[in-house]
Amino acid sequence: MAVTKAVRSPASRTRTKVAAAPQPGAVAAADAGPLKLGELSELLGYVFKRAQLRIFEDFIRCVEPLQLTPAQFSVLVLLEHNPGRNQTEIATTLGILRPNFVAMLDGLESRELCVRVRSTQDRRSHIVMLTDKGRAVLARAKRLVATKHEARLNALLGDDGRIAMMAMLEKLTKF
Amino acid sequence: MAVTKAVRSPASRTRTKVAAAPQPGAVAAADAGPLKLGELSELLGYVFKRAQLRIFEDFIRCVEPLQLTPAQFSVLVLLEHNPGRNQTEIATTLGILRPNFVAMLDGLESRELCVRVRSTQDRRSHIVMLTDKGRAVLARAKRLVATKHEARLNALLGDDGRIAMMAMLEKLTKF
DNA sequence: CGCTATTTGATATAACTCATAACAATTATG
DNA sequence: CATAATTGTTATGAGTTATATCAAATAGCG
Repeated sequence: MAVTKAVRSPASRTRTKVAAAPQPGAVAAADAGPLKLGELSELLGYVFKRAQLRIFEDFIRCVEPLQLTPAQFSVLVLLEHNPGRNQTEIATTLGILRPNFVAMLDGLESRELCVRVRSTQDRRSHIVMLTDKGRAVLARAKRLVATKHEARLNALLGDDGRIAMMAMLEKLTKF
Repeated sequence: MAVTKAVRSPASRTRTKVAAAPQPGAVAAADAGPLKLGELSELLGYVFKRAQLRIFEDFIRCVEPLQLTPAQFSVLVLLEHNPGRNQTEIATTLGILRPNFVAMLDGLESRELCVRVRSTQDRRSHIVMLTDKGRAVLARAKRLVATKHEARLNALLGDDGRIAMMAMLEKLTKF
């Protein structure tokens, strides 16, 4: 759907040299003004994607002092709630493929937010656990998310709106 | 937020060799069962992203006989509603950066769905126009989207649900 | 027990998306 | 006219997502 970040106004260059007696076979350019989205503006997926990018953008901005991406944040949250789990379990729960999770964990571990420890029960697995620093950063991140990011979304949608939204999102996720 | 495609159940390997007298400093692995999402399940952005991926997945499947990605579809729709516009205008309206739009147009043009024509008014610009084939493919795509993809979403959300959803998405997009 | 199959973390790699810099041709502007 | 800006393009880099493969370790079974 080609939905990326901003939709800055389309260059709208000032055109003066209009209508110079259109030659046969000439290709006339359209004049200024914003373009029409057509059926895109009613396509749920299109509008949905735009909104999603906007939400993540805001998340990143709100958590910016802690330098955590949404993905990294989700890993830390999962580690906090699931002590003693290994890489594969954490990764697949978040929909991350195991090979891709390696570099991601490397990043978090090099920042001392978590550690890998070989399991004594299954020496293949690495148990991933939060460090104290990781726990502290996560606590601060959660506060930022709650007071800045989620607060803004709540203000936009209203309490009942948010509830309705979450209910619909659940339906969309499980079909 | 680490939200990718599926969330296939996390490997849940059968563990038998449990509790072998936990040594001092031993690292015990947690037992089976699905992991807890913690505050992720209430994080709008997390649930939102999952739903978004699901929607695009369905879009691609519905339009699969025509081999059109959401991004390509959005370009064709825009071309239909905005004849005489150049590459930059089309691209930026969709939030696509001009350099990235080149390869994308190459793809569509090589499939003869659209053509670039030098503007007679500004010989720097390429006017992008749908071909007859492009118009035909787009028409078929729109029918598939309406009767399969959007129909399914409507059935899930209900007519009023869909309206409420679109209204909230608009709010989210413009803050 | 011993052999095979499976699992785990890891590496390499490919495709795709997203972003920036720079360039030639062309046009706008002072 | 000289300089600046715009257009399409190329090159390139970062980031994400996906697959195949590997060594180490474990499971399963005759």
